[in-house]
Amino acid sequence: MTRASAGKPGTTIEENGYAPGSVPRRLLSVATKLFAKKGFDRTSVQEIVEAAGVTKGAMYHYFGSKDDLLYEIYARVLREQTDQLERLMAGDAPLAERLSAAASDVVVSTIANLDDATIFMQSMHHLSPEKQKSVRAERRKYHERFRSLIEEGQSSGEFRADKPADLVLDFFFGGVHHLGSWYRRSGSMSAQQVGDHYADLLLSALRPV
Amino acid sequence: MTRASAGKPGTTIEENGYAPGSVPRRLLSVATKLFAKKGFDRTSVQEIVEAAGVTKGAMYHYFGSKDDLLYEIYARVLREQTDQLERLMAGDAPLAERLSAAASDVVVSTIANLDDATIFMQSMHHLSPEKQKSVRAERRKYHERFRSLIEEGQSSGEFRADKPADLVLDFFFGGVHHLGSWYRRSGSMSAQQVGDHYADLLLSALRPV
Amino acid sequence: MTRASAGKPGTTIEENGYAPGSVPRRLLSVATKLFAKKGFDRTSVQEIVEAAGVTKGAMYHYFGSKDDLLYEIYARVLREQTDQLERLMAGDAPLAERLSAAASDVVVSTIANLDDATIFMQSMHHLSPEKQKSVRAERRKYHERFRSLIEEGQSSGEFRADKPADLVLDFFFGGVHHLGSWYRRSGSMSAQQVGDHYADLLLSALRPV
Amino acid sequence: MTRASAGKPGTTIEENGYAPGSVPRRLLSVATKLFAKKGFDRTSVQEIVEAAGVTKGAMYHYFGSKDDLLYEIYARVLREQTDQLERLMAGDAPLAERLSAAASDVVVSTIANLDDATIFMQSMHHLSPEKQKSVRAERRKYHERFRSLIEEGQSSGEFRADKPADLVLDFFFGGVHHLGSWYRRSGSMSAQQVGDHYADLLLSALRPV
DNA sequence: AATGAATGAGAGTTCATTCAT
DNA sequence: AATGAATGAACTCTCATTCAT
Repeated sequence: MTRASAGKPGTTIEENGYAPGSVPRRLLSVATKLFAKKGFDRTSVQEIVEAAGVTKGAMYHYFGSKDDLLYEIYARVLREQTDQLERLMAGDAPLAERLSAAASDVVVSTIANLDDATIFMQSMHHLSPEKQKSVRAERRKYHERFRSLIEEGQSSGEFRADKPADLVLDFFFGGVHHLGSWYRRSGSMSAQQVGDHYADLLLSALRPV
Repeated sequence: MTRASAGKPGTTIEENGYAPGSVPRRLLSVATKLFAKKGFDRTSVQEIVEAAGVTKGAMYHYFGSKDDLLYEIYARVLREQTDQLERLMAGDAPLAERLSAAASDVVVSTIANLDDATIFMQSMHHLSPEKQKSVRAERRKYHERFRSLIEEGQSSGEFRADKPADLVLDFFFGGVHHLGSWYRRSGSMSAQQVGDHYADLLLSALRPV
Repeated sequence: MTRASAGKPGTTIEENGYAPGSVPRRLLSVATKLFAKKGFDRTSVQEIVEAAGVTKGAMYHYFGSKDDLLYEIYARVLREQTDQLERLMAGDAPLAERLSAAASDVVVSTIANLDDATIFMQSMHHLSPEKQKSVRAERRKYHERFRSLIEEGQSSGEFRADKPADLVLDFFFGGVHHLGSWYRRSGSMSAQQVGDHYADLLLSALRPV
Repeated sequence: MTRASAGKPGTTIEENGYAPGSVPRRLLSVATKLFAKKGFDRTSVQEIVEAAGVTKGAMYHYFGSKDDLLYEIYARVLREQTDQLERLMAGDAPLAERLSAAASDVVVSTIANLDDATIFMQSMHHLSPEKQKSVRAERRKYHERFRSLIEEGQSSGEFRADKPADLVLDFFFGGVHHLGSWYRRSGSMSAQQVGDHYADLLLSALRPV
């Protein structure tokens, strides 16, 4: 073994710092499902630990509080979204194509993690003020990266410039966050189809008149 | 009846059935504010009655439960939205104008009642299943009325028909529901300006290519 | 009824604000016994309410917290001690007699309320910082009133002046607070006998050499 | 043996059986501080081990339980006090001098170990009944040794005999135990000065009238 | 119409201790 | 000698609701 993991040999460490199938991972996973389904306040710690098959003590060994559990869910979502956007923006395809790909991708990944998206919108107030601040800051950075794409097109004349980029983006993200309210996996449209439609709607809105 | 009596002097009973300034009205009003600010579960009955300057007994005299209070808030919002849409659709202006007016209006009235909108999105869980069903049914009727406007234009060729009307509408309403997350009254845009932009975005999305 | 009680007629209000035999009085009474016997931390709210024959909810209806219950016990003790000292100091008997009476009295009343005395010494840290401050301030006033008697005698030459009055007093009060550790009602000495001995010990200590 | 080895170089095992600086010694030392400052119940095992820089497992390796830690603290105090009293009584100085030296010494050593004294008074409850019994028995032996000095003087007529020796002693020890409530190292009196005053107060109380 | 004392179930959290390693 | 994950019982406190008045 050269340098793989500093901890116990044989332990694979995932991105979020917890081994797959481990107790904290199971807790995060069931908590995500339950928070999305019933809301944070209506989900008791008792329910979470029962669903994860552990005891309360075990949960409090890994997470300082119920709020902490929620924060970890937020942290993972933010990390993944930011990484993905970074990746898509970096290409050298034409601007409209990069924006379209980013828009389509955010829809597809939102649908792939609808529980996370549901929690994201509904549970901000349950985080402590400091954590809210940190989440909002990360979120703003994401928004601004996206906006810079639009502004680039507005400057070059490729996109219409008579609408504030922020307003267009907030409109678009509203649509994305709303997906949880209507999209059903079992419905007639695939996530990719919805993504393509949404990306097209965003670009229509930016098409010069 | 030509016009809803908005503040007609001498009227003691308002649309929602409670005299203005009366105990139940005060309760509904403070409950709306508190639910929007702290969430339904985080707001205790004690806080509500204290803010309204009455006692618990008084509250339970008028409302069967805390959930009831929430339901009344939903009921009023739904009633008002439906009435307003009905009024706007009824005109004989050209289709695009009527749709644009409806779109713009829903934005303006959402901004005028941001607390209601916030509660609407976040608190469905807390209603009893039957009440949820009733709210959803009313909501669906609203959505369908709006959709019929779009489909009319798609049939006539005035709007592009290669995008499902439902998808376009859900996209649009996502934007509307998201207003509470970013719109600030103290910002640089008036509610009417935002409404006009949003209506324009909707119509851009429907413009034939 | 001319002016007796502003509340419900027929209700007798005691010094501490609660009717005798009422729920809050019963709670205070059993809490005093239990805190003295087992210590504050080792006494659970559950035990208190069971011993008082009420439910937890009832307790939290009257007292904001377990700490509050403790504070009320302190408040009563302080009030009674101060009142009693005031009464004894006011007389016009010779100084030594007044001091002796006060010393003897504090012993007798400490023995009469041994539980209160036990709690007093052991449970200060369980009060909130602000309440600790308030208790200490009241206590200091008591101490100072007592000290002024001694200093008066030291100035006049009636008592020896080569020992700090504070030190003598702290020594004496140490003995008083220690009563709970050894005095048994069933023993051979009455409270009055102990009080007389203690007063005599204090005066011996002050007798000029 | 002429004198206890206080810091004799080359000695690795101290009186209480643990090498200085060793893990168990560090644990006893921080536990003493914490118990005195916050009380036994308010101090968690977690805090103790963190302050000592070890883990829980290490603590449970050396001490059977949290209570054990407390008992060891008691045991050391008792051993030292008893040894010291034995030493002082053994001399051939006149009775009054020996009593005075013992009284003064107990004050000085109490002040030197105020944390121990604080714990001693407040934490008896927390020992198991058997350990309480053992502590009390040891304590009684100490008290009786002290009392024998007084009774010796009462028999010989050197001390007044009209006050029970027990009562005088309990009065005195009350003063000693109370030291923690008022004595401040930074104050104007040295420990030795307070010891001399207290010894004098005790002897004044025993002086024949 | 309105009070407020009382209920009872359940919430989140803490903690001393154990045990496989 | 030492680790740290896991337990399970107990803890304080909250709250929507009821009911006699």
